[in-house]
Amino acid sequence: MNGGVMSRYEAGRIEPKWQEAWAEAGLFRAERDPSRPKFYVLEMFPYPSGRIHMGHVRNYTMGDLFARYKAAKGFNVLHPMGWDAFGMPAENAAIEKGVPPAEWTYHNIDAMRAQMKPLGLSIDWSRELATCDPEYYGQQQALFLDMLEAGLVTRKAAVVNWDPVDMTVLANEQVIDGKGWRSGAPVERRELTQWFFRISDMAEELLEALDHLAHWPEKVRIMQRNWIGRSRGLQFAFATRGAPAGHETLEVYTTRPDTLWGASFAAVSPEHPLARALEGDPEVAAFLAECRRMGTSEEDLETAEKKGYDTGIRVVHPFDPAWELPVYIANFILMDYGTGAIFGCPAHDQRDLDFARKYRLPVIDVFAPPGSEARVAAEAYVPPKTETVEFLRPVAGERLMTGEAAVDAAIAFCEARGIGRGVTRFRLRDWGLSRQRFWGCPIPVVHCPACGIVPEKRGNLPVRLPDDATFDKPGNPLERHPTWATTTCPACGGPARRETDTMDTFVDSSWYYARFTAPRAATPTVMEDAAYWMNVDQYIGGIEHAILHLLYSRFFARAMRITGHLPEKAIEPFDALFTQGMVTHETYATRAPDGRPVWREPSEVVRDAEGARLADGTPVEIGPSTKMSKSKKNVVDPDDIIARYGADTARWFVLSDSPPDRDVEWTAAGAEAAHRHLARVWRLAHETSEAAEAAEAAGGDQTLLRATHRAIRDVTADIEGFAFNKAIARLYELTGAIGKAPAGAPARRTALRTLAQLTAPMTPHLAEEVWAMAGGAGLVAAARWPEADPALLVEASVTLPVQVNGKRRAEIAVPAGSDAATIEALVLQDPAVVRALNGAAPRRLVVVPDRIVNVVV
RNA sequence: GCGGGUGUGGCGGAACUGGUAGACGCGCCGGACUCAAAAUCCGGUUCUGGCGACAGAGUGUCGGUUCGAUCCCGACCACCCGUACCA
Repeated sequence: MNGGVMSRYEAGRIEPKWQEAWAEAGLFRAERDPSRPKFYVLEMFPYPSGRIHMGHVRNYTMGDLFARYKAAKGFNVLHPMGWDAFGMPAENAAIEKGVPPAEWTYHNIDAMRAQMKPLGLSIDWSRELATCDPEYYGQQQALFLDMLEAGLVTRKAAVVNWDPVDMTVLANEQVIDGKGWRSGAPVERRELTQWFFRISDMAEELLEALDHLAHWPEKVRIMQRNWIGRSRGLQFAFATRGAPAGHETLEVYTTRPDTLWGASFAAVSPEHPLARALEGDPEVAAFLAECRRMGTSEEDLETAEKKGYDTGIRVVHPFDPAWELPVYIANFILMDYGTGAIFGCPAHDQRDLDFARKYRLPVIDVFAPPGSEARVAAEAYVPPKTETVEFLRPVAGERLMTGEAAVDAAIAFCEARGIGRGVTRFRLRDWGLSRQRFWGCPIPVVHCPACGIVPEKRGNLPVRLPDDATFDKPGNPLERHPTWATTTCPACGGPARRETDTMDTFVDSSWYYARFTAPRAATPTVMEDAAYWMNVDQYIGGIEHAILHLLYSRFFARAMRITGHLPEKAIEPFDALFTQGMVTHETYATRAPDGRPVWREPSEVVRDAEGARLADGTPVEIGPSTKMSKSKKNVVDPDDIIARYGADTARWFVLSDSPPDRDVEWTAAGAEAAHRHLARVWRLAHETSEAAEAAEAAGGDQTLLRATHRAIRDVTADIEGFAFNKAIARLYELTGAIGKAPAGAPARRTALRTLAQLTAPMTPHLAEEVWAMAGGAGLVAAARWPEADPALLVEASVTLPVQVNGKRRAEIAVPAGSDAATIEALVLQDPAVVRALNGAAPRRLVVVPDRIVNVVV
């Protein structure tokens, strides 16, 4: 260094300096100010696993870009950060390493905050919260009690995975091939009484409101719509023959009553009361036991081999008293959907057909493609309900009908004859929130032998987790804690026991966005703050949360409106949603002597044109680029990247290489290139700041000015449209234009200041440096966003491609706005066109002014 | 299994949602500067054939609609996300 004056781009010096300047100016502190329009930017908060990864860098860089852009546009921006801090990994750490979950979690939070701060994010850290703070979960308990009082909570039975050796409930993730992940014992399905949020009562509203979420991705709305799954169908009772007392009828629900003539069997879920009533039979008991060994997930149920047990019971077909159908217990019938019992129509349902083939049941065609002689054989005929088909055995209506019309006709026909009634049902089930785990928000109720279930007194909140739980045995530490559950009944004062279940961690993340508007309040929210800051104007996170987290949040916002914690306008808490892609990396492996892959970290691998090797020359196999994960070691530590290149390079790279909603592959070459570009920008600003004032070139000045204003227009549009990769392409062009322009130093400095403004949301530290070198006043982070001058954007002439038979053969330059006749005349003189026509007249001439010409010969 | 998505040069991607396929970046090739190297700068780069003007092919596969299709329609293939106790 010569006398401390930098002569090259040194991110390590620049970045801390500007972060300090921003902090000193208090730029990111959000204060309620009704005189200014607000903008609330939120990224899905992280789970404090211990280290941030590139996926976090990408997520928070995108949010930061938007927050800084909106601030420059004059908005009062709220951009907070917190920690989704409850969950299983902390308990696993306690079991494996003996560290208390709270200690592990807060240590991780400290580490991740320390990694995040050097990124220079425009976050209001004064609002930071963690869901495991008693200050947070105590308010969550208050919300729960309000919801209980408002009738939004209920108790009922639910099926869980039970590990019979560890005597504990397992998450789906903890079940590997049907066995407990620690005990290795075959897992059983078991019913427990659990707490539920009554989200299914709101199914209709949650469905309808999706239509108004104009700034949500269509795919997310479709996924939610399908998940809620409204269906119109017929519910009716079969009369049974040979069933136990109390089961004289069997209630079924079907969305295809128009296929009733194709019925060949009835089936009930293994959890259905009728199945239970038969359990005295050893064969039934054995079959049910087999069913209980299946997983609880829908995927397990649907992909498992379809099996049934013929109960010997018969039901009478509702249209024909002489026609009896066998009743099976079948492993693929869900107790949670409909009535837990169905009738099977093999011809028009693939599952039913597989089942019918297996148990040699008849296959009766009800409809077929119009005019077709084809009948169902290997595959069921299941056309969309909107398609017209020919009914061979209609329940009611015409021969040619759509499925929809046939269903309506069949329902009307059945209702008129007293066979059941048309009902609307939803696939959406109530939200079971009970977890038999320690590291979660305690459910604030008490079980009293005299009074039953009693809500805890508000004054006793928060019901805190104990800090002396033990993790040496499997099961819920709260349940076996010597004193924690022992309490007195809030109603009668007698001895009682606390609820030892804690809440699903999805509860924690269903209202944190509201808490950020008043994170230290003694109530869950403060109405003035919520009214000002809500809704979240831009929410950003992964597509993996498209259904559960977002649906639960939509439910919670409604519940908080009902219980007086949010204003009416906040029932849809996220005005705009953006789902970003993952950060992936190639995987590297060497081979162990037994041939198994040994995963290698990117930092161990030397990459060249030939392939990849370890430092000692061992050849390395290059695998496909996948989501960065610890198990495959294909992770790049943000700390290393920041230490080597600086935060701006990391930010620039994760924004530049792929569209934000797609996966981006991290490559060392890409990071290198990003850094080279930033160094070039710095150099350009440095050289220009030292250039002589006298250098003038009037024509070059104007060209550069026009290029600058095109960049303002394009970058602004690209940011608004979440096309950050395109915005960056335009910024590369502007940088190139400044570098090459035969323009004077003042004009170049003007262009550089605009470049600084346009890059400030992406590379905020470098932007400050460039801004300062180019003579900008104050901080660029506090400067207003530039506006493009329309007069500098108009183009005098356009180049029209000329196609012959749809293939480009020539181009002509014409004044912008030329009419079709003018263009036509020019085109017919073009040598390429003359050659193609070969003296003949064109068969057709398509002229789209300012766009294209197509000559058809 | 079911629901949703993605697929374009050697690579990441762009194309105003029917109008010049390949912007911008990486990589590669050539050149300048240098004793040399690094850094930097300039030029080229979809593939095939041709010295060349040019011709042909080309957006996962197969088929269709259109003056014109990466874009619309039908059938399929591969991969990714979710599937209610991973977060």
